[in-house]
Amino acid sequence: MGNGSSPLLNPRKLPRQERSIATVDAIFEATIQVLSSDGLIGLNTTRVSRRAGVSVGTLYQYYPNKQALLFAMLERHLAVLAAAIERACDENLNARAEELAEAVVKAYLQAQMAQAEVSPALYRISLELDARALIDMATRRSVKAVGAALSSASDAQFADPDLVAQTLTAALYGMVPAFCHRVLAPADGREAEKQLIIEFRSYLGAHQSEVSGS
Amino acid sequence: MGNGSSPLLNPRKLPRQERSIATVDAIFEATIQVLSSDGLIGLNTTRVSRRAGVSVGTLYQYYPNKQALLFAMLERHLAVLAAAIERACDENLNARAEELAEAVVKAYLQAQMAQAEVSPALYRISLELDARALIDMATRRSVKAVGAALSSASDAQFADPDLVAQTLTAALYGMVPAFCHRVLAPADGREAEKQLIIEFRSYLGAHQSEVSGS
Amino acid sequence: MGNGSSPLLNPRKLPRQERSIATVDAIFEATIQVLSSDGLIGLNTTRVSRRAGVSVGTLYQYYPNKQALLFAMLERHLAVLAAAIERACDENLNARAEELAEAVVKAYLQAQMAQAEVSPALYRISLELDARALIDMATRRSVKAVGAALSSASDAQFADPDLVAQTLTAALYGMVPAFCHRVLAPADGREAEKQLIIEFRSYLGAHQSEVSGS
Amino acid sequence: MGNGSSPLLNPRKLPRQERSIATVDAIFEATIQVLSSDGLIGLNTTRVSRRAGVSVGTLYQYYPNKQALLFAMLERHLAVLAAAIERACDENLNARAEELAEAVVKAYLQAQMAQAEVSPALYRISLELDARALIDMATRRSVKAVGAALSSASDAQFADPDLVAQTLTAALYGMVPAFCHRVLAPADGREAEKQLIIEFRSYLGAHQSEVSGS
DNA sequence: GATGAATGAGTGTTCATTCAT
DNA sequence: GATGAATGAACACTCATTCAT
Repeated sequence: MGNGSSPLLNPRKLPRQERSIATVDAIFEATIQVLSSDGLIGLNTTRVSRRAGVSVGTLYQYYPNKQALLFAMLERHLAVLAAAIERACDENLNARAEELAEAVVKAYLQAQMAQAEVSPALYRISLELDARALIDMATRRSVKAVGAALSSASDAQFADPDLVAQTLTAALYGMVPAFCHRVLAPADGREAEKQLIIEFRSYLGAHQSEVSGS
Repeated sequence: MGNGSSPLLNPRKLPRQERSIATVDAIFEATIQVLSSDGLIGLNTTRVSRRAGVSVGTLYQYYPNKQALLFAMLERHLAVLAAAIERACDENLNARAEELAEAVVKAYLQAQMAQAEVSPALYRISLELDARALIDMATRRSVKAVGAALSSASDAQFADPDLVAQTLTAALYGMVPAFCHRVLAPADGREAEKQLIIEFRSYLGAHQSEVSGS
Repeated sequence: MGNGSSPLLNPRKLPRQERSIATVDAIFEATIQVLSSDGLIGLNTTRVSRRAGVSVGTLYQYYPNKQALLFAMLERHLAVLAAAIERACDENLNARAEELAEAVVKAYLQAQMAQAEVSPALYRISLELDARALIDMATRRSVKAVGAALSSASDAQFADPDLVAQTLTAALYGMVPAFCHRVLAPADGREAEKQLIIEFRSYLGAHQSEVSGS
Repeated sequence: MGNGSSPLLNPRKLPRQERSIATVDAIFEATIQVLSSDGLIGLNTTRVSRRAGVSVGTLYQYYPNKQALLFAMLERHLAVLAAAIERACDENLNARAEELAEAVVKAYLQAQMAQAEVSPALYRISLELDARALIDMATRRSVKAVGAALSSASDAQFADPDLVAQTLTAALYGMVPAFCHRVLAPADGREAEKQLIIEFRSYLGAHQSEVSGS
């Protein structure tokens, strides 16, 4: 639990040939490149396959259609985000609520920034496609991890840790679009992190009741 | 003849103008309908014009191209949101910070819910098109209004009201996509509002310094 | 004969109202302007009527369709050219063949240059539409005039003046396209005229047999 | 493997290449057919592709747009004309000026007649599109060849062979439109050739100064 | 398995023409 | 007569997907 056993990251069907692996990787990488250089609108199967150095036919051998290709991108992106949050939570079990808040925010923003080139495009995909199932899975993982960490907090107790975890997760995931929409300029990244941490800490403060013997 | 007759009041032109207005309205309404029933991908000029009960050519007489049509949608949506926030701020000048937080959150969510059908699609538009200018305008309006209201708060003083206003606005505008992503199920609307208000209040609390003579 | 009684220049059906005349003129002028500023491809009835300051409907009251409008343009252009040649011939009845050649070439090129802005576009029209009848009429007028002048030449006699006239006319009318195609650069205009005169003179020389008692 | 295998000789690719070549040829041929049966106005990509027995998409795989397709037609046409003139000049180096005139006229008219079906349409293209570069290239080739041949003429010397070559080329290329305009009826073809030769010969005669030792 | 030529339904957009006012 | 809103057929062009080689 919480160790990232999503089917997405768990390669159940390992491509048997090395060539296959190389091909899939090339396509994957090419998709990201095309996505960040041409955007979602400029992405088409021909362009991706050309950039990957394979033929369209080959692309279709690994992904049944364009949608599947995009789903795979989103899937991996969400898995990375969820894993980052989970790791932050795991490392802060039994820590103080304030520390947890900070760690989670930092982990999330860092993961997001690492994929800054593509995340707007991926966000677009998630609106375009019916990606509810994918997102549900990722957020459920995050909510669960955050909830568990909150429950274990050394200095506080929460009446409804899951509700709090859900709100925090929503606020967190909501920040990406804020960046995409440029409500927050990318230059403000540092400041945004600080403010987001304050937001989380004070929100947690409003919910927690001190642990007596602390 | 003989009267000043601004072209707008010229009685001979009225029937045509009325027709034009009716047509524009029909197209506008049709676009919203198509947007919420078929999504952004399923929206095409043929479909919109058919739903509006006019010919494609007519659509193009009022909107030079598809993009302009979508821009107009987004523009109106953002204007409604910004206006709602401004009104809430105006009505809470000199109020207590907590009341302001609550009023702004409620106003925003209410405006958003009123257009719930289309707003996901509109957010997609804002990513697809280069709508930065439009969004900048709307958020600047909101940030300004919130900043002014914070500065006038009867019970508190903020070191940097604009920074706080910016963060709150970002968090607010960011919530919509969170809803779109269904991180928060729509059924949780009531609860989401409550939590968001708590978040805002406590965040403001973390930033304010008591007004001495309070 | 030879005095320009083509139906084109002869206004058999005079518009009765002054307003009508003004409107027709405005449309005509607007068409020329649009033709030279936007080219034949950029010409459409809306643009012409707007430039003429009337509505499309009005345009269609005077010209049953776009083709008719363009025909009218070509018609007038050809009539002007034919008239210029006819005048040159009339003024050189009984002159020497060399003088005639020079006068005709100069008259033609001058008329052409005066309408240089539109003539490429008009030339295009003549290729686009089935303008054979129009062109036949204009060239027949020219051939006739040139033939008559040649027959009256004071210093020479031609075995087949009509054949010579026809060849010269063809060469003359053929020069326009040469200009349009930029086989001859417009800067060479002066030189082109000189060479064309030489061509005509020597061609006439090759055909004529000296009049004995001259 | 193991062999140098330029991609052009790769036997596995040959069938595909043959298919491509056949397709391009079919499109080319279809374009000419449509051009001569429906004219430039009646030519559209659907019609061409249907006549070629391929889909529109295929057409666009070989020509990026309609304009490129038409350019290709014009290019080939002009290349054929220029080549015909060059050959005539090459074969008449050191010949007498009169013979050269005759050979060039005959070569040009023959090449033109061979493509009589399309040449009017192609001339339209050259006016519609900005084909100056294409035409410049073709005429420069012709002017150069004619100029060289004139300079080598066994019986005459020209003060400015290039100017003469340019004028002749312009007159030559200008004749086609004259045919298009039907100033010269096609039935007169034979007679036109005769007259044109006379024209050229006498024009050359007017420019040449006898070679002393002739 | 790999290739890439071929497909064709679908989309945005234009514009000559009509006709109710 | 004048107006200009409305029409809709027509066109250029795209791209996900297939399949013969």
